[in-house]
Amino acid sequence: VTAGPVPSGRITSRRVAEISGVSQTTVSRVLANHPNVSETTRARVLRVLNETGYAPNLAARTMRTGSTGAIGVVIGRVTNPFYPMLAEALHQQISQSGRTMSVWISDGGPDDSGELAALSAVRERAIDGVIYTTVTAQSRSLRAALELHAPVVLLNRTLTRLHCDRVATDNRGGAAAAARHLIELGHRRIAVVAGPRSVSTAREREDGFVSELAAHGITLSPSAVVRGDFTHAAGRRALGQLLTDGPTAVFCVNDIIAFGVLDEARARGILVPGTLSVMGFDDTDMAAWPAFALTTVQQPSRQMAELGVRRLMQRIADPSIPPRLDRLPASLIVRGSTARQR
Amino acid sequence: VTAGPVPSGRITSRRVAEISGVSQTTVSRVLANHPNVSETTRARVLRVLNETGYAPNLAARTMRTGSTGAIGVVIGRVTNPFYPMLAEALHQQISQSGRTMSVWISDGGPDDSGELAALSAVRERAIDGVIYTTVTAQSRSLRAALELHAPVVLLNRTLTRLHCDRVATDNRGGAAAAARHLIELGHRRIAVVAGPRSVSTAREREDGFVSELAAHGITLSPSAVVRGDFTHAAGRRALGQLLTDGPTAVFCVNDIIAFGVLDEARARGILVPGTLSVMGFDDTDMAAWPAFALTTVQQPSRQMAELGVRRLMQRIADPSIPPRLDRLPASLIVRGSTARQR
DNA sequence: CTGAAAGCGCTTACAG
DNA sequence: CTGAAAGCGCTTACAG
Repeated sequence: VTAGPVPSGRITSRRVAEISGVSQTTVSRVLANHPNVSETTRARVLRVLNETGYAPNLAARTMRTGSTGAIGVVIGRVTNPFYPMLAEALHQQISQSGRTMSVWISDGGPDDSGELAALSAVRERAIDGVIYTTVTAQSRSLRAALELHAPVVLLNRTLTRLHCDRVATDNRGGAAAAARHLIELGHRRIAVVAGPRSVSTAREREDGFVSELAAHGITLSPSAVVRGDFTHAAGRRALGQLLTDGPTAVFCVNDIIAFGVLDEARARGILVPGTLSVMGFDDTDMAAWPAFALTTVQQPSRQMAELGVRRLMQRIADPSIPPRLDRLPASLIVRGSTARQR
Repeated sequence: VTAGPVPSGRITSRRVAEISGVSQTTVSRVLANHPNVSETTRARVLRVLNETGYAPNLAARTMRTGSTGAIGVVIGRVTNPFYPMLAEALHQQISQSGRTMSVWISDGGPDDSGELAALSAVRERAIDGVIYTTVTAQSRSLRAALELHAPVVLLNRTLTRLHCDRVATDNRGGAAAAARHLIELGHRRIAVVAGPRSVSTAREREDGFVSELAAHGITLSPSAVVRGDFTHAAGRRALGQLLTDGPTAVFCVNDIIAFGVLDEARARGILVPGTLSVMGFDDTDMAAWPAFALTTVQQPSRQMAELGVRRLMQRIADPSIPPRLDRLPASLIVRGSTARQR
C-alpha cells in the first residue's frame, strides 16, 4: 500500500532533523524557540536550518494550530479612490501584525460574488476572519457569515441592529460640520448629491447634513436632493439636474461625486467657488490637488484600519466578547471649493 | 497519550460520513464527483452535505494536493492610481479562475518588505505563485525567488536578461507614438519628466520617446529631462524646473506625474494646451476627466492581467517550459491637453 | 534535555 | 460500488 501525494519539493523539518542528527521534535522546538533545548543542539540545528533555507509548511502548521495567519478584506471598486486608500491602510496594519491579506472586490449587492467568495474562504478556513467594508442592507452573505459565528468586522459601511463588531466614521457628525460650514458662509439655497439609502455611509451623511440644516431652519425641497451611485459620472449628471433649482452650494456624500460635480461645473463654465460652492466627504489624496482644492470632511482611514484589524484580532482570540461599535471622529478640511455667499 | 490540537468547530467529512452511514472515503468521492458512487449513496450524502453546511478544510486539502489555490500579487502604492486599476484587473482574473488573491504593497526597493513577505509566502507554500508588478533592478528578493524556482511572473515592470516569465506593455513603442504626436503638432522644444533608470517602465518610455525624437532630428538638452518619482508632487516640482528652458510640450512617463504637471501649470496660470502641451502614459480613469483631459498612451491593463495570470498558471502547471516575454501594444489616446504649436 | 507518537482533515491507491 | 489505510508536515502532551 503506497498512497502517494505530491512531494513538497521543498525541505521539511524531518529532513532538517536527519541532517542535524536530532529528532524532528527537536527541530520543532528550535523553531518555536522552546527553552528546553541545549545550546549545542540549538546551534547545530540553527546552522542546518540556515544552510538548507528551511521554511515551515503553512498548511501543516494550520492543520495543527487551526490558524492560517490570513485576514480577508472585502473592499470596494477602484472607481472610488477612497477604497484603495483604505485597502492600503488595512494592508499596512495586517502586514505589521505578521499576517497575510486576502482581497475580494465587492460592490455590496445582494449576492455579490466578492462577498460570497470571502464567505467561502472563512468556511473553508482559508482565512482567520474577514473585514467587510462595503456591506449594504441587501448583503445576504453577511448574514450567513454571522450565523456561522465567523469572525467578522464591519468597517466603513455598517448595518444597524446587527450582533457584530463595527468600526465606522462619525458620518452624521462630519456631515453636520459640513452643513455648519456652508451656513456660516451664508449659503441658504443648498443641494445634496446623495447615494443609495441602503448604504450606511451615504444615508448617515445625508441625514446628518439635512438634520443640521433643519436645526438652523433650512429645509430642502425634494428636488434639491439627487441620488446616484458613487462615481464621477453620477456627480456630473447630478449637477445637471440640480441647476434648475439654482443652488449656491452643493454637498456631495463623497469626494468622487464631488469631483464629478466640479468637473461638470468646469465643463459648463460655472465658477467654483464664485458661483457655486462644492463640498465632498472622505479627503482622498486628489482633494488637495489644485485641480479640485476640495473642501471636504476627512475620514480617519488609518485609525479605522488600525481599530478594525484590532477588533478582528480580539474577536478571533475570544469569540465570546460582546460586539462593539466604534465611531471615529471626522474633521472638516477647508480648501478652495467653498466661499462666502455674496 | 492524547495529543490535542485545537478542534475545528466546523463539521468534517468524517462527521458527514457518520451521519450518512458511509465511509469517509465515500464522502470524499461524492465531493470530488467521482463516477464510482451509486446514485442512492450519492443522494444520501449530498443531502447530509447540504443540511450540515459542510465546507472542506483548505489546509487539509492543501496538505494532500500541494496546491493552495492562492495567488500572490505584489502591487505598487495607491499614490499611483495605475496600480489600483491593475490590481482590480488581476483580482477579476484570479477570482474568475476560482482562486484567491493575496496582496502585498511594495515600492520595489532593494529590500522591500512587501516583496520579502511575498517571497516568504511562496517559501512557506502559503501561495502557489507570485505576480510581481513593481520590481526594480535592485530587487533582491526576486533573485532569491528565482533561485528557489518559485512560480513567478513579472508584470508591468520587468528586468532584462532574467530567466523568468514577463508580461509588459510595449513601453518604447507607446512612447514613440507620443513623440510622433507632439512632432506632428509642430512641437520642437520638448521636455521629459522621467523616472528612475532602475525602473523598466520609466526607462523604456524615456528611451523610446528620446529615440523617436532623435529619429526626427530633435535632440534634448540635458536640462530638458527632469527625473523624479511617480507622484503628483514630483510632477509639480518638475514643471517648475523645466520652465527656464521654455518648452512648448512636456511628455511625462506616467499619468500621475502628468496630473502634477497640469496642476502646477494651473497654479501658475500657464494655459494648457494653449501655451503648453502635456502628455502622460497609462490612461488612468482620471485622464478622461474634464479637469485634466489628458492626452496619454493607454496601457492594456486588462489584457496584461489576463495574460499574466495565464502565464503564471502555465508556469505552475509545468515548471519546465521555457520562460516567455510578452509585449502588449499601447495605443495613443488624444484628448485636450495637447494642441498644435503656433 | 530529548524522542516517539498522536493527530489535525483531507485524497487516493489498493483490496475486496 | 465501497471501505480501510497511508500519509501530506507540522505541534505538542507524554515518557524517559
